[in-house]
Amino acid sequence: MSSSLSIHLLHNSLRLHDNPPLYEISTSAAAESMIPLYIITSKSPFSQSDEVNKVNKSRANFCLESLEDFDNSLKAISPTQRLICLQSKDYDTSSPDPDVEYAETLKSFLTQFPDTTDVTIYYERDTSGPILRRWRMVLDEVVAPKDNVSVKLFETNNLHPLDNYLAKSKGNPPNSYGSFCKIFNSLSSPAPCLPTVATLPPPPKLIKGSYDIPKLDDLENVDQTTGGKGSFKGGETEALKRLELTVVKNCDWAATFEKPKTSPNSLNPSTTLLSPYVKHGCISPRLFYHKLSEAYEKSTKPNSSPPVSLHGQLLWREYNYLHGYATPNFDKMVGNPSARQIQWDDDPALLKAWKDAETGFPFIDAIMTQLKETGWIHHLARHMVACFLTRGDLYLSWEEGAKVFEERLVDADWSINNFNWQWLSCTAHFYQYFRCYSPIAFGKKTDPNGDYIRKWIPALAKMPKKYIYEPWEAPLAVQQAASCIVGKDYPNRIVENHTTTSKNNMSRIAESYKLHKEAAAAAAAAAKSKKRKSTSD
DNA sequence: CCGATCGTTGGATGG
DNA sequence: GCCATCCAACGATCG
Repeated sequence: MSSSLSIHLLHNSLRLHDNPPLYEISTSAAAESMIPLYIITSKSPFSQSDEVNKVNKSRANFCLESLEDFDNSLKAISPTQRLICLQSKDYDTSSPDPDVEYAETLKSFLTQFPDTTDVTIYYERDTSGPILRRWRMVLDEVVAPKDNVSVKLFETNNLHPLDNYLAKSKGNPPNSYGSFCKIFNSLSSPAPCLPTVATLPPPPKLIKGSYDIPKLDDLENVDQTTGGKGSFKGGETEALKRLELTVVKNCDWAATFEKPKTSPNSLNPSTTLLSPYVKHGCISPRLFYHKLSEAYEKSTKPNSSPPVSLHGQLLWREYNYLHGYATPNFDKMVGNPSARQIQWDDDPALLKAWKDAETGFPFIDAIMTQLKETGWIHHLARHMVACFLTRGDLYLSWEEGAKVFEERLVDADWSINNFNWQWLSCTAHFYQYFRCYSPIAFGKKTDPNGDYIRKWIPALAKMPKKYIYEPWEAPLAVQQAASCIVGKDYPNRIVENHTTTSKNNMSRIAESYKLHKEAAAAAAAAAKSKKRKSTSD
């Protein structure tokens, strides 16, 4: 008996709203001979949270924790068992090359269906470096060698296919956000969202539970705070709740949102907190975009605009993805044509102090503590600690900082993370290195009392307002009264003097820029002479 | 070629 | 508290 096989290869959470591959596969699954298989791969603690696992497992007849399990269970698969949920760990260090292993596993999986005449892989493309690499491995190792395997690719992880932007800019991504916005505005509105996938194949008998498809009108208020560990619930249901709360029900707030007016150190985050859900595919960026448009329409207040508006935030995402897609070695300095080559210091002890929230600068340490404990910090807080690690104070490589964020941020997104580290370190896109964040002054603007510091660093809770950002300035008697002796209850500064250090670092950046300019000029001259030579030949 | 201008979100100071 | 102004070690773009 011959049949066709459809595979939904998914690297994120399985969402039901605006999910083109799932929509297409589920609407075409009527064909008797078709065996739809949903294969989920996901590395993040966030999307492997209990919530997501629960939802995904309820839709699967197999939920495998590793590629080894997957392999071992192949023999158990039969055409009547229709849904498969595979959760693999992208950063499984025990495998020499998880991407090769992944492709090999998929290939051997297909051999279990020798009678299939056609295999179609449905895939929502993600251009993030590591995910793109894995996908290319699948194309090379699984799709290309087989005549009966084809691909249905959906470019819906972004508002438009990234190549559509590039086509408008002669193949090179625009190097300012403003130029990118012009390109975006010259395109038609992002494609409308697809209907919710409400009819999945029936659950196999061996699985308990039912398909819990979230409905917008079921929603209740959700806690917006990130008060502690585990306060992010994974999954699409939670994402839709947050969208409903922050955008649909609160359209005036959404329509007048201005990012710079939000605070890096308010105790209750002043942004939507939807980034983890966008990143993990729990919510479609197109759904987010169009819901925002509706909120703008509905609100009677004057709407804010890019770059500061909420639409503007989604456009920043597009812009960052575009650079991540078009730039070789985007996550590195060496071999990255848009990155200034800077001789960063290498000091593991300083890096560790930054990572472990032991720099002796309360604002830095509070931010790094919030990151460690909740997985989320405000965008401007990211600026603050990124500047401090790189050009501002420690003069360590932005690549090291990016790795820590990648590991710890619940919304860590390869394109956005690397773009921002390059920006903050004055490596690319932003070059005004004389604009430097002060670990003492910056936080005071929005939190003069230091409540944010008191919350995340209990040792400093009783430090008087006057010294909360620079406790080393407090006289010993004051430190004693606050039960916080600097050097004993709270670390000494790892940078003696921010002002002189940052000034010195500026001259180091200037030196690197000078070398860059000379190298660029030499390269241009060489290219010119080569061209002259070739035309004269 | 030059100068003006602008670039998501700096700091210090003074009104 | 809010705003304007200056500071000033930048670079891409545009007229």
